[in-house]
Amino acid sequence: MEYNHREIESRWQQYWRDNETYRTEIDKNRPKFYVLDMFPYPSGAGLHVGHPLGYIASDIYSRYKRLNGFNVLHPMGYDAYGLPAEQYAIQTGQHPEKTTIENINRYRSQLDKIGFCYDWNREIKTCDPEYYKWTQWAFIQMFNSYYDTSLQKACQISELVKEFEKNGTKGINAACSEELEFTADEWRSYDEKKKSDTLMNYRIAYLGNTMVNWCPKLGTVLANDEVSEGLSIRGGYPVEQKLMYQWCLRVSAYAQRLLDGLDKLDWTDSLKETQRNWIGRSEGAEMRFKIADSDVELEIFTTRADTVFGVTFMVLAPESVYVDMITTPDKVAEVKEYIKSIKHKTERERMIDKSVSGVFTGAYAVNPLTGEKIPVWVSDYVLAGYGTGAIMAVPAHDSRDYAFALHFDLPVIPLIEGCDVSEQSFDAKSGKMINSCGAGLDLNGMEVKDAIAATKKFIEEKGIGKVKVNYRLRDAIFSRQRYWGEPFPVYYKDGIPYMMDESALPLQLPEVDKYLPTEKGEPPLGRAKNWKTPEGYPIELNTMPGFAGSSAYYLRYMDPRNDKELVSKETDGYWRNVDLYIGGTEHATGHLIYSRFWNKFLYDLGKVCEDEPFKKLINQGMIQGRSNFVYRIKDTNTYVSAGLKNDYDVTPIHVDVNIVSNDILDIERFKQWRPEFNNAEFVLEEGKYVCGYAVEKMSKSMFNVVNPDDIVERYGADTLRLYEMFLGPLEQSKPWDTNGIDGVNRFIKKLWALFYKGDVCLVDDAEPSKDALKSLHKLIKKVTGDIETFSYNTSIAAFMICVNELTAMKCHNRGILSQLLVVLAPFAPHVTEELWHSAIGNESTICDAQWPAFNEEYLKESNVTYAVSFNGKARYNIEVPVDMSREDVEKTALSHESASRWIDGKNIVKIIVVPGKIVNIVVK
RNA sequence: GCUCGAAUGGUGGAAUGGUAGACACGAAGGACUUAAAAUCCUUUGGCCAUUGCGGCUGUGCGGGUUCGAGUCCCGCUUCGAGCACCA
Repeated sequence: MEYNHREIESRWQQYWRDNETYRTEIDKNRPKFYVLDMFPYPSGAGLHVGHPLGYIASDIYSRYKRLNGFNVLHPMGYDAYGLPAEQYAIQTGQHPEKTTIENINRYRSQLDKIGFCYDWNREIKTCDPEYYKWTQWAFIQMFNSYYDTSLQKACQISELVKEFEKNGTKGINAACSEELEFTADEWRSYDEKKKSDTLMNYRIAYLGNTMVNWCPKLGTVLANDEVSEGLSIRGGYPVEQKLMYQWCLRVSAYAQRLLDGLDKLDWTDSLKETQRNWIGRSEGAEMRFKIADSDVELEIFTTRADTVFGVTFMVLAPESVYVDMITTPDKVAEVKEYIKSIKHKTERERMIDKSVSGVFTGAYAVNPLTGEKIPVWVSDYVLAGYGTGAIMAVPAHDSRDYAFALHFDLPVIPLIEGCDVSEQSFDAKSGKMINSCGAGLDLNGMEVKDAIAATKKFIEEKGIGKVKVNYRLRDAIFSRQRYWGEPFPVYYKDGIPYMMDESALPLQLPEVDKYLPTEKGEPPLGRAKNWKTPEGYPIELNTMPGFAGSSAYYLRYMDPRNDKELVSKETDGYWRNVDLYIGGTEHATGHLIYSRFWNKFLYDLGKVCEDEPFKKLINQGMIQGRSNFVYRIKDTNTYVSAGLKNDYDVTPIHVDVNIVSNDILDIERFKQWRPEFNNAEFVLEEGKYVCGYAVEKMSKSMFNVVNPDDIVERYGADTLRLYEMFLGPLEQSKPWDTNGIDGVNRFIKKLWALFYKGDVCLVDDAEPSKDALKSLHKLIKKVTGDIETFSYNTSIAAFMICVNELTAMKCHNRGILSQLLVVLAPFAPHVTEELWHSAIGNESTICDAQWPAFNEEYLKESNVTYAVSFNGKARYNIEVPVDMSREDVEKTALSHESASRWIDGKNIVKIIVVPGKIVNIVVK
């Protein structure tokens, strides 16, 4: 029998399917282990060779855990809603569902060829009504909840209503959009609309007027993580700020818990750091500044309460509500003009333009400590969305305030001893305070840190302000003016939103004639016929964003066909949460925040038993493309080999990597590749055309896309799997280079040759040699250790060594070879399964085998090699029996002929004998 | 600007503070073959010696700790990632 990957792989894949080998059920007699991949968005381009990297890694781990007696949940599905399918629908008029399903089928067939051990009975698609029923259900729960800050958890909004009826807002400590105050009597006097509006201030899913990222080109709003540097991530279109009435999720209420939860997670430090940055906790104080000759009080947030004696002006964000309240009549026109000039700028323009601008409101605030009157300005360097949208400016110790003061010639008061503020501000939080005394507070001589604390204490006592923690994390905007997403289970009666009854779920996405906004500018759902409740009330026209469907999918895998609950208590209690999650780092501030928020919310409701969804998380690196180039001599159809290109004036041209092998161009295929190359001529090096190369993103336009199907067809899935893992550390980004794949392919052939020579099976039952046992157990030990740390590349090196050693020893022992197969099975499931049955003679599948334990006895060395060093410099090796005493080792080392030569030399102080631990031999 | 991570042969990459470069690719030479493919063997960081044994040097740069540093500490350089007018 020759190794025939095509025949073996298709036969075993069929066998696993027919026998449902990887079907998973709850089994309380075995410990559970949940291994999850970030499910893919099925794009039209299909999988390239980079996509399966993480899937292969998780598959290896799943199979390893299974062999170790764990009941492993390892599911797969599709994140099926998304903008590309909709953009394609707009262009072609095809229903996005159609293209999405086609893409899913393509993905599935590609995935199947790689031999994954997914339990496909649990497959989910986010666009499936049976799935999104639970996305809608969760939204209703969020609408019906508020966040109690004292209890630090979500509670029923009905409880809050009861409290309002009894005591009004007195004693309420709830996360809200703005602080409200009303009595029970006032509450009772509110009409339905006013009550609804008031509750929106508290609901976890709420309708709010918020500044949103509006992308005119995409015709929709976007969440913060969908925007980067003022451009949409999808498409790269400009994004502007716009005040819109939108559904939002009160993620900010969970900021502290999202931050604290990170400490318990086994994630990489860099990813945790990214989330910490995104949450952006900063401790400071809120202080109130009275406006002179007015009842208005400005509330500001600062982390430098200690600098209050250096405040020389105040600044409001252009969008701040204070602006209209305090601008003096003579300044109104000027202020309006300024705000207009800011508003017409896009977010991106505002970011790029770092020049200082602003306008004086005419109003003065009173410094609560000095009683001094200070001017209030408006400038776009203050952001409306952070803190209170107003600041106290301390030009001496804040570079932005300094630039503003310089531009408008405002005074600068230094507050730290010895600092020089003639050229720039002194931003460091260290040094001794000066010029800081008044109203009973004396900070002079204190260290900055102590001064901050003292000021905070003082303002709280005097009622001027309070200690406050601010977060950068904003609420998630949850409406999209799009067709291809989950419809909201919301209808409107007299302009008031109501949730549909849970029994009416799922609310199915309606058909529309076109996937564009209506003429009135409504979202595409405005085109749906009869988009009304049975009672005739209009239904919400927005749809949910992409992250809605991916925020709780890991829970649904546990119980995917349950039509009563998202996940049953019993099932959730068994599978609990994801033990190992593998995916890309691009979801660090999106999906991985939203999922944690969503899970914590469900946890508060008692629907799930774990507070965090993903215990351990590994970010696989990106696989980049490796492009090849040919060099055309200018104005000719002649191509010059890479080594000679400097002798000519050349233009590099991307060439399809599939007609290049080891950077040598297949000239015939190149000529056929495109008509314009038919008559190409070449300047060769030693008879070959050598291409240049570069590492770039893998994309069609670079002609560097490698399709896993082609690799599987040519080398087999086992080779693909091994090679992807052999490429380098899992978490590192690296370019795909098909050149090295022959190495692992050779390894599989060598493995095969241990079992078969032609049609003769070589496996025997002769007594295994000590060396063979040692080789095997060395391997088991290495691989067992490596799998836990995902060092798969070094494991594969160990397999190669072991197979080479066994080949050299001519070891064909059944016991040794069968254990070798079990250890290799997670990496190369097909070939090991085949040999397990045909050559070893097992009836059951290798998936049910037991992971072998290594035996230290076999690993013991009879001799040990020591490196002997003089003055720390290794000079030679000696080999001595493993149990030789230290004295004898020293004696042997010193009696070595080159040792005596060196000792007879000069300046020898010490000899160090190194078997891995340190032994010093001091020569007197 | 702040935070985190990285830098080792022609290439991908190995090295609990202990003989740097495992394993693989590529390259060179050889065996088998009419030939090619496949397979196998040898060499392969650099420099010097190669009729010796071998010697010197070497992990981005500069210091330090240590008997001993790719690894630990301090200071840089370059590259990558995240955050960024967040008060």
